[in-house]
Amino acid sequence: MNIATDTRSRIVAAAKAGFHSRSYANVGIQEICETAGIQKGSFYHFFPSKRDLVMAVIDEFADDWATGFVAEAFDPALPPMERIDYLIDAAYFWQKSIKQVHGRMLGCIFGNLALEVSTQDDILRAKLLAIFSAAQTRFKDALDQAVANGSLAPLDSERTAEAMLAYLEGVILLAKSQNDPELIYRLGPAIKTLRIETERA
Amino acid sequence: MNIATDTRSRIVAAAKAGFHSRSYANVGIQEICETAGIQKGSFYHFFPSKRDLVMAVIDEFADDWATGFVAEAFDPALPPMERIDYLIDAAYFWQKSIKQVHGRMLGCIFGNLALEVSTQDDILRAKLLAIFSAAQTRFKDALDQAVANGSLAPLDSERTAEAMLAYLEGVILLAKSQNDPELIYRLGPAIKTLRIETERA
DNA sequence: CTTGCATTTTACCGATCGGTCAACTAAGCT
DNA sequence: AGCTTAGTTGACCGATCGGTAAAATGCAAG
Repeated sequence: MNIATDTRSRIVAAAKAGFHSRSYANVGIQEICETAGIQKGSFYHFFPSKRDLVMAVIDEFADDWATGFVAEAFDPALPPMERIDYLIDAAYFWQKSIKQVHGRMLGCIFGNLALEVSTQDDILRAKLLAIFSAAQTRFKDALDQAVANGSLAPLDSERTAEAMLAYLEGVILLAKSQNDPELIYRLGPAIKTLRIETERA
Repeated sequence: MNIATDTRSRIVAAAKAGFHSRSYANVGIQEICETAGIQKGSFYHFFPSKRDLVMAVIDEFADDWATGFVAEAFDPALPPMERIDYLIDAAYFWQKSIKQVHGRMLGCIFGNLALEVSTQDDILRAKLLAIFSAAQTRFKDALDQAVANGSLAPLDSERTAEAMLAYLEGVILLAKSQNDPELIYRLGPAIKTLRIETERA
């Protein structure tokens, strides 16, 4: 790994921490540069604008998410409905560990950014939407397989998956506003009670 | 109504629109003053700080909420579970009308602010928490009454109410990130499928 | 040894940030 | 009339914002 890449990744790492723990607007380039131990001019060598930085930050978080605990949670070897339990558990433990380290529950970076920027920047909004859409697909696949193997009564898997994603984001929102990851533990499992029936023609 | 009160209320009105349509950090005092048609010094005659302004803004939104469509939705004359349907409808029509006027779905100001500020200001967080708590109580009362009149199987009404609030916030979050109030229409009714059973001793 | 390119440093830009201050106006009370 | 006080104005504060440009550095291939 060459030096250039290292500087760039230190910038992104600093921005990930900053944007997650506060917000996009509240963390300036200068602060990111200080955290990363570089000069501002060096930042603009790698990123044409702050917006391009947050794009990279979203990409990295999405990558962490897709290859980390979510990949484990949605392990095809697990029974489909257990994957959903597993995902809730993972969200709970993740937020809990963040709070232990950081003193705060930081919530879901995608939800945080979505509410902050989606009225102001359609391209960012679209990027976040794609991530939500991918998450929804994970839920849908699990639901479809559960229906297929008879462990779940038939339903509108597309919409139920969307509802489950909404519920997860809502639970994390509420937990963040209580600064208490235990709320995820208490409310999370109810995600499986959500059902949207197939529309009758 | 004297002139002073009018200036103050114009400030708050400008701030409500600004904070709702963009965010707390992205709307400056100067812009609010321009919108309200006053000078900055005049602003600081009424509010010691921007934080005090957002407090007043939250109070006014909470008031609108408590005396407006939410009061109608949770009309005790309605069958309890219908109140929940009514609230979802109200949220849908409200967001839809905002989009028609403004071109954007702005979402729930309390959810927006909660995610933006709750890691940075515990007093604001507590204020928002109190609003969520009041909303939760509305749900809980409806659930308790539905259980009492036999239209709903017994459950943990406290937690189910919390889950319903989380779901509502999550649905609005997702709808905002799609800039599409129809998502509330599609997913909202599933709120009644949420159930958290009473803990067995 | 030199040329060339990527990287980094330093200094700087205009604009805006939240907030302060003193001067001024206007209305109400005595 | 005189005094007080709420309201208002406009100029100003230091700090920070996102972003720019040019010079300096390091490194690698020819």
